[in-house]
Amino acid sequence: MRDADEPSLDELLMGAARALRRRWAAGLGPDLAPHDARALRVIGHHGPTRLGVVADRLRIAPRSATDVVDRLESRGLVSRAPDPDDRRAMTVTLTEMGESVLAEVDAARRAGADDFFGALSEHEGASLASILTRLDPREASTSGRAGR
Amino acid sequence: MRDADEPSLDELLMGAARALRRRWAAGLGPDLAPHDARALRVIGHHGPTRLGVVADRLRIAPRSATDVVDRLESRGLVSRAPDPDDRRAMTVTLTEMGESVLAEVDAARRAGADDFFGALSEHEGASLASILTRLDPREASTSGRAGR
DNA sequence: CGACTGTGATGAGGTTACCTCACTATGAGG
DNA sequence: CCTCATAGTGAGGTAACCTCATCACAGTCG
Repeated sequence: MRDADEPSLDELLMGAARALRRRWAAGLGPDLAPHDARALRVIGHHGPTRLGVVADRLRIAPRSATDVVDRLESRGLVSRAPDPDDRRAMTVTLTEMGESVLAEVDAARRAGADDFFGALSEHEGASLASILTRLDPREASTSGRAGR
Repeated sequence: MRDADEPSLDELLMGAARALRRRWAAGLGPDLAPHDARALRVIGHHGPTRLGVVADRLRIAPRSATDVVDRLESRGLVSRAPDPDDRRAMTVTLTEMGESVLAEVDAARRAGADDFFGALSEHEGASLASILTRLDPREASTSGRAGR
């Protein structure tokens, strides 16, 4: 009985994540794919970013990061520059337009999140944060065992 | 760098969902794409399912559902049958092999979820469930308002 | 009862976001 | 200087989507 009314935790978690993701996608506008927005976020948050780092953060092959950055660059959102520390490497930085777009995206994201989490009391929000923090070990982020 | 900065709720939620998704993908085996597993779940839990319903549940165009079912059928996991109620419609049903694969997938999924949520106390689990339930409006469940 | 409009599935063809492999240029060590 | 590892990219391939057109059937109306 409880199954119908009370799905399991995993379904709840995925459902909530999906709803949130959809909200963001709706707020992105038609010109920016979700993945591009993510790349923009990575770059903007990280400062001058190497292509390889972009690939790593986006969980895609290094070669694919080139394409993503190409697209962003052709739209004037980012620009490439040689890495001063390593002449083979390229760094990517947000242009002014890129910064403004990122600000927009972040604002929409935050607004969506506020709306989404708005139903919760402050106490519930804190609870949720602490529980989720425990769930996601942050797994040394970049390089946990790359199984696959 | 531990949890130096405190990520926002939305990042925590997405991070947890991503970690869980990755865990499932790892448990799926090499022969079954995550999306195929989802389709299998939809069909298995719904009984004889129309192609259009599959498309709707998978959030893809009706035409694409045909391809997904084609692939599943060619692997012997599902079979098509005419819908008795409507002669233009086809229903999809799991074969025995499909059922067994689904059982495997579900078991792995459950095991992964248990492992994932295992860090939580019973109280925390209940808290999380109640909070997430409040977050996900369930959006008229199966069909209602086609957001988008 | 026969034409008209809507719906379910599919054939054909196109797009996109990935991938692997090969190659060049640079860094690091002997 | 020579060798090997590493950062990015060109070339080419694949898989999962999509839209448009087509066919069979359902439901409705004159």
